[in-house]
Amino acid sequence: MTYEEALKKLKDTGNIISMPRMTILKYVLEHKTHHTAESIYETLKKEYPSISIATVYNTLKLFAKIGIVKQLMIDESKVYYDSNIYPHFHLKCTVCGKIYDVSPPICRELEGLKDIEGHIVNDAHVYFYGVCSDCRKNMTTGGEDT
Amino acid sequence: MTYEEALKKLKDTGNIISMPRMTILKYVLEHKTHHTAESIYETLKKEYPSISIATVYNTLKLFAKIGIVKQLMIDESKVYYDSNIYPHFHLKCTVCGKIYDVSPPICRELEGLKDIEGHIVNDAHVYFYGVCSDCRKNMTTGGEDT
DNA sequence: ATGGATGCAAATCTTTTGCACGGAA
DNA sequence: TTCCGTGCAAAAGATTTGCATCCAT
Repeated sequence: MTYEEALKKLKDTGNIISMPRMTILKYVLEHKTHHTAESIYETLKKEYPSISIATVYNTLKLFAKIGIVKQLMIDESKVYYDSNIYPHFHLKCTVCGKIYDVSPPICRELEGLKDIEGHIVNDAHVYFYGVCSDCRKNMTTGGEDT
Repeated sequence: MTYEEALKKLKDTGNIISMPRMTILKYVLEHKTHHTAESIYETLKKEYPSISIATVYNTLKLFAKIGIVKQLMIDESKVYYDSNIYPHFHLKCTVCGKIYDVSPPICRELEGLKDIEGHIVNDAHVYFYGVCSDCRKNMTTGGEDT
């Protein structure tokens, strides 16, 4: 989604275009990784010292509600936000903690599921847990010299 | 998993078999739905007034670590625990909030995924969000009489 | 006997909310 | 002008932790 499309969506859903909203929107669209409200707050504070953590939380929640970003519940203790709304899934490395975008072929099948056992499906969240290619490499290297 | 198998797993992983652990284990194995630490605590307190909420949290976390139960991060604010470790997924109704077990055919394919784009996959969590068959029915009924 | 587990309370962490003020439509 | 949004601080909720005591091995 582009900045302009997102602004339009904000307007169309009856929301005001404010300075914090523009700033947060611009930031997440230009940094398509996985952010927490806290990390966004810490980054933006440098150029926008008056911004409030509460506004960041509320804004991200609003963005999620109107479909500008997606919430990731991949971590048991905090919510991550992803501005990449193109269908893809996530893998969290249980060694280093990094979150990766992944798009296995099965992705498309899941996206197509609209009904399961009589329930309407509107959204599917898929989270993989394992060992990322980097950590995998290090494990191998570590085991060699004994 | 049976009670006996779970006890064996506790022993094999070097953990003590204590009263709270036996009580919580028995409870979750006999009630294969989706519990929070809080809900288990509230229930068990009646027959076991001295049990502590901290113990419930710690015990469930231990059970999850050794594979006796699975953590569900289907809700953005709290963790649910599931003692049904047989491969299946979950659907949360965004109308009534209920969590359902579902087993679409795609389930098996996902369980078989061991490698994605070079990353090792050890576990896959799939959460569906939508409208359950009950709420779906009520919506239809509600719309008819106008 | 002895080290890990429990129970309590306090602490921590994430997220939300109340309220007076300020800014967008 | 008129709400809605913001910023601050305080509150709320979930989960963890410190510590003295207790209990399983």
